Amino acid sequence: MPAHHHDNSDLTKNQALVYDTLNAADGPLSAYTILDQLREAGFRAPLQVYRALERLQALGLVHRLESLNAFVACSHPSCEEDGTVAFAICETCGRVFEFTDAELKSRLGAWAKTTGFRPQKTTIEMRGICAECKAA
Amino acid sequence: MPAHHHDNSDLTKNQALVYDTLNAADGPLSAYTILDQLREAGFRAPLQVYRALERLQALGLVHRLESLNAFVACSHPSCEEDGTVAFAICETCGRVFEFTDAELKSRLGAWAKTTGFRPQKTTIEMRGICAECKAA
DNA sequence: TTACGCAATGTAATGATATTACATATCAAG
DNA sequence: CTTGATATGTAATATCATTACATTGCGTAA
Ligand SMILES: [Zn+2]
Ligand SMILES: [Zn+2]
Ligand SMILES: [Zn+2]
Ligand SMILES: [Zn+2]
Repeated sequence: MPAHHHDNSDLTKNQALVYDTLNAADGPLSAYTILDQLREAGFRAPLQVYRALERLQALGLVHRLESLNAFVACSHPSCEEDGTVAFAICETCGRVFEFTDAELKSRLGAWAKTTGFRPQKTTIEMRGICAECKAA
Repeated sequence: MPAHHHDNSDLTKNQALVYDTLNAADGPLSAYTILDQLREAGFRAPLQVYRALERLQALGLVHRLESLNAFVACSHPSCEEDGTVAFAICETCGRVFEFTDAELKSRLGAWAKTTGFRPQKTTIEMRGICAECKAA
């Protein structure tokens, strides 16, 4: 198995709890929502959540949605560390669609190259209405 | 002059004060930083800033940087309402580079079309190191 | 002119998100 | 066992944003 793949066995107790919570959810969760869902499991403070999220993001298992201040489990087994990934977020049902596009990544890379900018983390988020909600 | 162009004369007193503050800054400002800079001008509460920012964003004169929870004046005379604009944000000097790319916009539009997603607002933000800071 | 309607503004309180600081626990290497 | 690195616990605080309600300013219809 490639080194960038991880399962729950790599995670500490708190990290696994947070990861499982995000995986069980049908949409993004705020840190405080995660905290509330894990109170019975012994969580008491925001920092426990934020620390776990930090590690999970570094592993590519979880993404932060900047426009929502919320977190979502990666749709793939795990995103590459530098992977430029994009999200479509439905304002109506709250679902998140994660996708990648080589051309998208390449265009941003091209702009960076011509300007000398060295990108470290890229955020691409589309807010709108998903097909299902549009039909309804 | 096209209807989507605006100058200070279209703005109320508070809106103009906030807009001038952002234009005078050399980087993005948080709402509370703007508030502090406008206390002498009579500002007392965050809501005064947020209300002005809301209007300025609607006019395309100001952009919100989601990954910073901060605001910056548009680099152009004014961005189109639906314009898909991208930002490169230097982690070192804090400067923000605003740009557009038709192909970028087109790729996102293509994904939306094939999936039936109707985008309403798109965020593209690259965090990294600008050419000048890289050299230094 | 006066009365009304509407947009903008003022003010206080509260809610939501995130970090700092410091103490304690766990565990593997030496 | 001692040490160092990583993870965790807890409290306090910092930062960002909204809700609720009162007031003001101004154009317009009666
Ligand atoms: Zn992913
Ligand atoms: Zn939907
Ligand atoms: Zn712009
Ligand atoms: Zn720089």
